Amino acid sequence: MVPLAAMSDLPIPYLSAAEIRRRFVQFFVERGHTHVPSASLVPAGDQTLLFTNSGMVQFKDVLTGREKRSYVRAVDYQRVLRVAGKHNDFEEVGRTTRHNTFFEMLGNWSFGDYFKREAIQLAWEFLTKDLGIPPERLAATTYKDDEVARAVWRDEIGLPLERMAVWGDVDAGDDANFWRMAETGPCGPCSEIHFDRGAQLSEGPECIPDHSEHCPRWLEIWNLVFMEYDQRPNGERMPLPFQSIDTGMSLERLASVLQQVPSNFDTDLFTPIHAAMRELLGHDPEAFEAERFSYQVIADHSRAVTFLVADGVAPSNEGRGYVLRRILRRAVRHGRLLGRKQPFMDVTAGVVIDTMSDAYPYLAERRERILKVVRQEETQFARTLETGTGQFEAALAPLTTAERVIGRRPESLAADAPVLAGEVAFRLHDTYGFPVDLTVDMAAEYGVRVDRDGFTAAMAEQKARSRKGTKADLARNAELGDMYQSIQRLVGETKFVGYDGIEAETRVLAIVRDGTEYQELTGNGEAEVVLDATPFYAEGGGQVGDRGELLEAGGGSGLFTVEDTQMPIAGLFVHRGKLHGRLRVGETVTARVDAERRARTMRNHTATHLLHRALRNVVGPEAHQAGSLVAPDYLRFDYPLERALTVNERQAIEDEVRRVVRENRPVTTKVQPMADAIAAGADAFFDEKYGEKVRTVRVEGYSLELCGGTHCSASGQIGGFVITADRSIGAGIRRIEAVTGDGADALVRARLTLLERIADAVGATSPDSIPDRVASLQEELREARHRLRAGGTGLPKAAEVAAGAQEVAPGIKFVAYSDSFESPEQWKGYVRELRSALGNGVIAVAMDADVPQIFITVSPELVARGVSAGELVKVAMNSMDGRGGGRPEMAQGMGKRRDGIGAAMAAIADTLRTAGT
RNA sequence: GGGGAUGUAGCUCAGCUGGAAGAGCACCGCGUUCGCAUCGCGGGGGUCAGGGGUUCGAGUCCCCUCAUCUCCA
Repeated sequence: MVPLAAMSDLPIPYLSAAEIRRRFVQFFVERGHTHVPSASLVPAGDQTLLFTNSGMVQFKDVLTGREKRSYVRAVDYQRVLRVAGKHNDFEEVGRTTRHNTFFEMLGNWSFGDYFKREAIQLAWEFLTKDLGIPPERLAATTYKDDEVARAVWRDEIGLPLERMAVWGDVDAGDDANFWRMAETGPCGPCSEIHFDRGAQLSEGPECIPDHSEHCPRWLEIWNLVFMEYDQRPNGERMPLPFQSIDTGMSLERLASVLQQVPSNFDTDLFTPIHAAMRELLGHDPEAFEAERFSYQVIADHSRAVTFLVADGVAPSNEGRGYVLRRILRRAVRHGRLLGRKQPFMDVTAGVVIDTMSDAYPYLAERRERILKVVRQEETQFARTLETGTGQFEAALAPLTTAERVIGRRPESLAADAPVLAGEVAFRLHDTYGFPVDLTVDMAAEYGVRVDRDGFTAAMAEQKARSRKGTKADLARNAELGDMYQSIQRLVGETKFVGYDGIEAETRVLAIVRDGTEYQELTGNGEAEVVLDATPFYAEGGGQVGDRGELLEAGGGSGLFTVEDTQMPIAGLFVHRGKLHGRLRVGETVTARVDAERRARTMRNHTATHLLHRALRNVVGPEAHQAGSLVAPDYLRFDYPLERALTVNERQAIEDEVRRVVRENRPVTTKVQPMADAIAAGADAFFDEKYGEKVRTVRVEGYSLELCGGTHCSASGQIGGFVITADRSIGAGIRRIEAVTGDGADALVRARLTLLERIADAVGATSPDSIPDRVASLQEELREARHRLRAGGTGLPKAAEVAAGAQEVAPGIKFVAYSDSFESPEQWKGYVRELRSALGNGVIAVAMDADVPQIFITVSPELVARGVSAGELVKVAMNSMDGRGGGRPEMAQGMGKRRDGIGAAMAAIADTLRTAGT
């Protein structure tokens, strides 16, 4: 080893992060690599992955050989997000200095081109020559038996043995230095390059790169993966048909080395964010150091939030949106710890946009939207905290009456302080989203301790409950995934022949039922079928999967009803549905798509493209596609917009689409290189894979989009187009729904019929006169209600009726009254009037209608003497053949015999008479 | 995917153990005032999220659906 004194004499030239990024790309481009743009944090076409968490995500299919690109060498800086995983518990971010949720991965790639030797040499050259890092401060690791890589380091680079380490033994369960994409598939050993930050930082006598990643002396900066094996399901590792290089180097770490600062958080990628925050808080550098943890959390999370929103993720309570929400809220929480109660995330997000826009121009383009979403979510969280505070205070009330002492810390509480139950703290967190640490802090200010253990226990219970609900599903999905993988390995890609026709003679390649493959299957029931070639479109690009039939070869009798077509893994079409008959692997069948359904779907798909174009023409280019559904009966189109469409805009969009339909423009498709498609002006909104061939759909002279779906051959086939809804589906995202063709016709007809029925019902002579007619009816109704309320209903004065009460027993006055009241309201209202007019006594009022009812009240004095309205109703119901009940003061009953009212009243009087004596 | 909470007037919310739907703000009218603010009086506005059920009777109890909030996966 070079002695420490000598080491600090070896200068490292300072480079800004932007410069490092630029030099990295340039270095590899000069050496024959194609610069590939950073892919979205939301992986395209991969449901198994929440976020792009490594550089290889966008090259997955290239590495397995499924996808071919025009280049065999690539270089990129890939934005990645890691919110979970072995090194990165989200809650720990900011506490340690080497990990971030969001970071940039510098990578160079070889797909079947150069391998270990060149990869190592290129890396070494870049680090030592181009960046000027002294070779004496670098060390390398290799996999246990990778003698090839070890020899390159030792003999060609000339690395001294004491700065080489050998780790990993995948078969013994130690997968260090061995990289796998998944349980099966491409894999291989790696070689890591570590930077020596100085012997004075060493935690032990061992001066080798630290496997555990804890020793502050060694910092892993670059991982070179040599992909050379194919891991088979049976445990065998076979050589791959071609070998690849996949390297990853954290820009943040490299910057910390070149800027000679103690951690990622001290590089120029973070310091501007710290500075902005310090300014908001009025902190000097000392205060910053004291609060470093919170500052780091805020800076890290501001970056993650900014990029996530820029990539189209919206805060929500599930999936990706939920992760975004948690990240943002954790940052806000740390802002409050620093004493910042007002919103601040839009400021820090603004700084991120400013500092990163050179490398990621789309950040600047989406600036307004990013800041708006951040602001909105921050105020939403403020609301959550507010309702949570109310709940918190209610929970605290029974525990203490102590005055609040602002700033009292949980540590300084007396041993006998009252304790808030863990379940209560959990309920605040679970139901009202009130963070526990906030509960703990606030409780401390009131002199109350929180039972943290109880909280943790309740949380564990909730986790167990959740897992139980999903475990089976997840396990099943994983199993199915493996099964489809192995089927595909055997049968290869399904040939899709559905663009040109809807029927094909083809061969059955696999049959699956309940996750098991069969050579032959007989009888009725659910099953899945894989074909050699298929005219069935598999769900994708928003378009639903085709339905149809599999028939005996030559179009004979039906064997299998296809209810849905899916592509569970890229390139494998799976026909799901019901078997009726016998199906054998190897057998030839006729596959016939439901033509009518396909035609409807095609109309909706082409219409979706027209809608997209028209929407952007009318509203502006920012209203681009953010998701869509193309089904046979309707289409759905999501787009970002902060407001509802005006009536005029909506009509203008409809008009434009209908005009293009009438113009009957030809619709053509073309498979061409991505670059050509972009050059031709194709709208590419998703992070499409920058692969060689893409399919474009052109509506002549109107729109051009990347799309794999099935389309009409001319816009006129769409027939009709009606927008049925434009509504909000979340913060800043709206959804248009529309129908086309016969669906539009049916809608128009249904609406017209409805209008006629309404006209009929309200007595209007034509649909045109409905508004006038309804207005006059409402006026009549208003007047009628008025009259009703004003009285004048022909009922005798309550006081007079009350005056005629008979004293059926000593001290028991009884009023019986029967009438055909206009409404239940009038009936009950009259009872109320009688009650106040009579005072002490019993009142029975009958509603003399087809369904007769009786209402009885007994004054409290008589209730005390044992008279019960409930009992009286039961007596009355005997005469009316009905049922009833209630409380002693008040009861009602409903009968069947209208003519029994008189007898019922008499029976009540009798009962009172006997009761009173 | 699994829990918890909420859904009552345009807005913010009351509505106890089932017994004729309320308040404040906002809105309209009249009055007070030189005018404004204020205040007083009057008025309009509710499928009590939707659908089933229990009950003589449901905003209130039970079940289902939907939406929003929230936690977990």
